[in-house]
Amino acid sequence: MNRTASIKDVANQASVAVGTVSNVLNYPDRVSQRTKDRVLRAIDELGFVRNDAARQLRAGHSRTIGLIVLDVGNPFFTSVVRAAEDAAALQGSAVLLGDSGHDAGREANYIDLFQEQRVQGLLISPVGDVSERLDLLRERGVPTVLVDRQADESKFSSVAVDDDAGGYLAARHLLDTGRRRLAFVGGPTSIRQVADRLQGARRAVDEESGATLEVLGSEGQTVLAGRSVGNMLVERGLDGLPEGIFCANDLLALGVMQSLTMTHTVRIPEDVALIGYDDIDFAVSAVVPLSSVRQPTEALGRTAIELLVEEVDSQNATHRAVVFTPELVVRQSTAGPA
Amino acid sequence: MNRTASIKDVANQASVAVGTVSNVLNYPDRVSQRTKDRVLRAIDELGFVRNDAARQLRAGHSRTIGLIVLDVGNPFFTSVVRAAEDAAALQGSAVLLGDSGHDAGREANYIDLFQEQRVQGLLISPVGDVSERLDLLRERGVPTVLVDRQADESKFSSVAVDDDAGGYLAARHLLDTGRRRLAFVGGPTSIRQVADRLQGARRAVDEESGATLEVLGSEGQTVLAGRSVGNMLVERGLDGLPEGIFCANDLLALGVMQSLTMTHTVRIPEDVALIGYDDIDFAVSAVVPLSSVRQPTEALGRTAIELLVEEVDSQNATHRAVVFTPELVVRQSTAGPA
DNA sequence: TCGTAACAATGAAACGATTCAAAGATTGCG
DNA sequence: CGCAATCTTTGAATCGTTTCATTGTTACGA
Repeated sequence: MNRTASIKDVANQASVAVGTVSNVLNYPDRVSQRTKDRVLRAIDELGFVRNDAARQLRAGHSRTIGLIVLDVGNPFFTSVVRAAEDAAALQGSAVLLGDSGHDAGREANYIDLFQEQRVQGLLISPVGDVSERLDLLRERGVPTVLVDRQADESKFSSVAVDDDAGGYLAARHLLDTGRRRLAFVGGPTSIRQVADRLQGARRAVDEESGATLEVLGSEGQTVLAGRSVGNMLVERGLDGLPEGIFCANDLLALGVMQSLTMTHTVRIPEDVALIGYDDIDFAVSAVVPLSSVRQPTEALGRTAIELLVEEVDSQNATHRAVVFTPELVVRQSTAGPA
Repeated sequence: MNRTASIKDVANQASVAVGTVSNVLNYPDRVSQRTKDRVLRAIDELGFVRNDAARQLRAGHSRTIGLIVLDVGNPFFTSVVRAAEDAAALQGSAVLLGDSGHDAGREANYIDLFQEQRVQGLLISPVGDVSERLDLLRERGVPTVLVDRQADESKFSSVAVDDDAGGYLAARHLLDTGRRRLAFVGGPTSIRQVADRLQGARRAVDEESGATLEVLGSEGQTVLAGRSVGNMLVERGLDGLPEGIFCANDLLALGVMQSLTMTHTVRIPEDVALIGYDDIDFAVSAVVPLSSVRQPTEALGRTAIELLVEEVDSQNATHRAVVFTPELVVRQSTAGPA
């Protein structure tokens, strides 16, 4: 088992200096065609592959950006990740992905790991409050951008989506299509996104005289949680139902939809209008195509990278907080009453 | 902006030799308590973080394993990835993830990238045929394990699931519950998994006198593709329907289910039994809980890592091909006829 | 033919951690 | 007190690349 060839082996094989091989690799224009050919042939013969560790060591930093998300299973984050990867690739960096799973310990592990890797910077969707862990990063001078979380601009740059506005959009749409008695499904409200979306919805309802908003707590934002809320609603009978239901995310909405349609007594949207949040792929292909609120995930991921690059390039410590506005996607589940 | 502290800075601060600092980090027992305290304090004061690039350079290899999958969006792979990460973590390695998206070019990029990173080995679910790209890896001596693909044991180790057996299981179950006229939904058959599952199903049908198998091609394995197949079936009317439908994956099955149930004329499982493949999370929470064939994804991921570690440790070139058997998961969608 | 500019190639130094032979300190025992 | 055995600490060498000041070559106009 012969160890992998180094740049020195290539230099020997091609009878040139190591610096020349390096130039062939990094500044081909500086090298004459003749030598270049010889070197390239040697590289081929020896199956030489650059050692990235040595490059990094010399360069003092990697060509890597760390990204820590709360849950890779969540389509919202999957989409942000994809966009960030593409944006990073465009400017020659790769993304290292970490999944904290809402766990502060795992988050801390990834922060340490990424620091050892000397990432150029960090994108992070932090667990809980923006804490001392992050302040430490600031002190260390690790450029950091918060994702899906607004931050004090004096401390960090951030990209986020206005969940209050999203909640308002959803409720406003239900009101605009003539529904008055509304319900919000989601919980626990200790999750910021849930709280903000509810707050926005409440704002819209308060604007409209005669409109009411009932809050139906759920245990998490899953299809099953939605189903149990839906079953509870079915038991009320047709008269007890709200006219419009806004769910804190699409999974909940799909669950509610299943419960309601399974009985074949409640019709969507004729009896009840239903709207979700996130516009996941399954929303289009639900039994009744689901209206939703789309978050500009691609823009989020791309902008996060851009802000990070800004921080890396300019040393001055001015940060920017970018807030995106979500977008209403109307489908059959909230079509006007027949 | 003061650059990050190195082990030398720590040594100065603590008035010891660099070797001592290294020992504190790697062999704490070799160092006296007094010095250890001093060094640790210095590390803390300077905010020292190990430079992984330098470690790797010295060590000659990383503590990283490369994993290239065909599609991270696919729950099957997500699950394999998770299991592999856990197994790798247990023995002190991290997993670098690459998504080829069924594209040979991207696959090649990741292979190169991972070689530059000097990964300990590679787990790969290869695009198309096991090709010269992989032979090159063998020549270079990069330990490699194929995932979800059986391979010539003289060349590679591999872990796979027996898709033929899975197809057999599904069809056998439909037959066992009294269905005779069966249909297979999936395509194109150029995808090995699809072809194997179909072949297994055919085998079961051939065993049973009087049973028939109709093949309904689909364009891909998505919910929408399933919906269009479903719509086509609905148009045939109740009498024209098969008694049991086996879909090449759960997404297809969910699409078919939606088309059939939307009309409220076809009942599942009374009129038609429906079974999918993969047992994704959505299968449980479908309108009618979906029977499926579960693949032992955790075992796949874990075993892949184990085989890789075997290859890394023992230099001898004996490979192993492990094939797992899938498992039937019966739910309401194939309950016995009323 | 000479001088000089432009171009090519050279190779030692540096990056930061780990290793290991060797030196130094400490302990216990006769 | 002297010696050996054990425990600590030292620091130079090493990994593979990139950088850059320096040297060597070539080409061209005067």
